[in-house]
Amino acid sequence: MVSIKDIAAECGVSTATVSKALNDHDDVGTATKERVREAAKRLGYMPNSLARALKTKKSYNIGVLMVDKANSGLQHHYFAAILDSFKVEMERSGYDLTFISSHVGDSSYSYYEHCMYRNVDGVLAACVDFTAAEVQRLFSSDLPIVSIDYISDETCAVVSDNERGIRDLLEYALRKGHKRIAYIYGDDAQVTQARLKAFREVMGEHQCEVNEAFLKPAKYLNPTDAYRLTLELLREESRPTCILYPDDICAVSGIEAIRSCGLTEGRDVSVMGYDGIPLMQMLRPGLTTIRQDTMSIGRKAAGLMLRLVRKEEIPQTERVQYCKGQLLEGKTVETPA
Amino acid sequence: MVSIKDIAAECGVSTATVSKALNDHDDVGTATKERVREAAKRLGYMPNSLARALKTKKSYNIGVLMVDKANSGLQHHYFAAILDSFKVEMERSGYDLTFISSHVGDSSYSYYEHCMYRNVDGVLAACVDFTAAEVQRLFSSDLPIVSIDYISDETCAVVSDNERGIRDLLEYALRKGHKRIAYIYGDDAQVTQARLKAFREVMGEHQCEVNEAFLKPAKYLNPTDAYRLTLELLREESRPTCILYPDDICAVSGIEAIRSCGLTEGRDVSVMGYDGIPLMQMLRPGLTTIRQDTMSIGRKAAGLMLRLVRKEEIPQTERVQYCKGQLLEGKTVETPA
DNA sequence: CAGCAATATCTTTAATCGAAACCATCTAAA
DNA sequence: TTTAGATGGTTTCGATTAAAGATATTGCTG
Repeated sequence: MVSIKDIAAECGVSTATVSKALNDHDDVGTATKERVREAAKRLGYMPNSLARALKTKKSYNIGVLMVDKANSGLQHHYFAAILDSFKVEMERSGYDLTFISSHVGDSSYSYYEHCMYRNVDGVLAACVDFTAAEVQRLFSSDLPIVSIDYISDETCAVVSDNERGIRDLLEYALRKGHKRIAYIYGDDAQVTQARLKAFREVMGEHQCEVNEAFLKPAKYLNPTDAYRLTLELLREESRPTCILYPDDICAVSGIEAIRSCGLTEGRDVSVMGYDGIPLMQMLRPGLTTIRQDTMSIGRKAAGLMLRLVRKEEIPQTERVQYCKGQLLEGKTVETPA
Repeated sequence: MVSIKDIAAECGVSTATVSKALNDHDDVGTATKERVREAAKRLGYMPNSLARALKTKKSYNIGVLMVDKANSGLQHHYFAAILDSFKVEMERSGYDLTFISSHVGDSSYSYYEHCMYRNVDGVLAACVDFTAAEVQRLFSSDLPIVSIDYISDETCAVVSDNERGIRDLLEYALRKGHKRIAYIYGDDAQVTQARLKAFREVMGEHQCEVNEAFLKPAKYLNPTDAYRLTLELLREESRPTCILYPDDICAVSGIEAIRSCGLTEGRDVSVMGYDGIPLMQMLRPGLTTIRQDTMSIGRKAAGLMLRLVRKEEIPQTERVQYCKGQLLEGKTVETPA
């Protein structure tokens, strides 16, 4: 590979001058700059990010922490879409993305150690167990960190506006005349808490009593749970007229459970999902759900990350940014009988 | 950050000895090794991958090329799943994954240049336009490259066995008694070609004439196309009794099109998908499709990659590896009337 | 068994990777 | 003479490694 040394030799100047010329420092003559750049192009010079990063302490590399229990963070459409959007924005500014795991070969490194090892300039954390000690340790480091859907004092965060999402869904159902609304909810900490809180609030505001038996803990993206719990709900003497699911996948599974009882989703039991994954829009009846704005979540995360790596001071009020979702009105919510 | 220098000072030996001790060279005394390792642990030493890579020319970093036209390679479940599996295997051997794009900040680098810049040891190429000049240029470099679902002289490849998949699906449909089978196919080069070839072969073997009007070019993962083309097929005077789609998403969309004509999938028109994405198993009627073995595709790709980066000679016969899919028998194929 | 070379074992010195930064130097214009 | 502008020398980042050096151990001879 051709290095600045070769260019220096070619142009009869020192490596220092070449370096400065290529980095457009103003203490190099215009003619020399031109000569150096021409030679660089002619010889097919490519900078070596390793050497540069070693010297400057800036790798232009962002770590991505995205590991769920099943090692399949990427397979969740929601997070994959966010990552895609984040990636595009970061690349635009010269940053590349490297996955962070908790081992490097045989030796098991902590996430933090892995970040130090790879000299990442910052970390995007999404779809991981935020309560894990290892993750917390990473957060308490002074690495720039942007977390998705998780708020903490130590990180900047971009959060899908779950209160608002639940509010939109619920008010929609209430307007349709539903009162006995069940909620099968997910299993993480903050997102679920925000949604549950909003659920109780909205119900309260509309003088609807929350039947505690209608609140069922489940897991995200686990259709089996959703199926089972739906059946449980339908067995209640005074069964709910509307069921809210933690995500679209669960909602689809819920619909199957409803049909398995000889009932029809919408007409007999209304169904609401969450996420707005593309496939759902194709199904008839279209699922009523909230489309989370993955594009702008990723974009905002990138915006925050860039400010962090540039050591900008970020005012407290901007350290947590919310992204509103959009109510997708499908056909799975109808006026109850 | 603590470096080998600090450890050297702490232990009263040279940095060379520290380096060797940590790398378990056999020209360092056992006692010294022990002392150095203890100090390293105590001081919280972490090697610096940049420095190491700069010197050794091995970054333990693999580039991932996965960029479709919409910048959304990650959002295709099939490729995301392969990447996940590949990632796990590579990390097990100490390799990290970095995305490769065609620019670094403002300057637009070619994929190859980006790889040089980041000093990746190899590249996994999946879900890109393999015919693009830029991709071909990368392939003709002497970087180790493993491509997914694309065979070329220059790369090792792992390929989902499309001939076999189509054969399994088609023979299944033929056994059920279908003769007028339509095929809405995808838009890439090799995969589609393999599938079309297999389609014609199998039909030929069973003395079924291929109605050219039943072969419709579409795009992968494009439900709109699939919907439209399905309607076209259903309008034929002698309409197909069974339609094969390029992927599950298209198949679902096709089902909707069938229903929109007042027909029922399975009973009136049988439907077959391809991919076996998890969501499909939850829908009733379950989609008859081929589940592609993403887990072992990723694993095999990692296996090849590791051999390549270790400069092992790979015999011609092993440079292309096939992964068999599995027929998932759903309820969308029934005996035609 | 002393004496000394040969060998084995362990450690250090120093160069190197490619780029950047600090500091020094030199030239030409003011 | 001063000063700004242009350029070069050298060190540095953190690690690896070849080669050289130091020390200890062994073998052999008379």
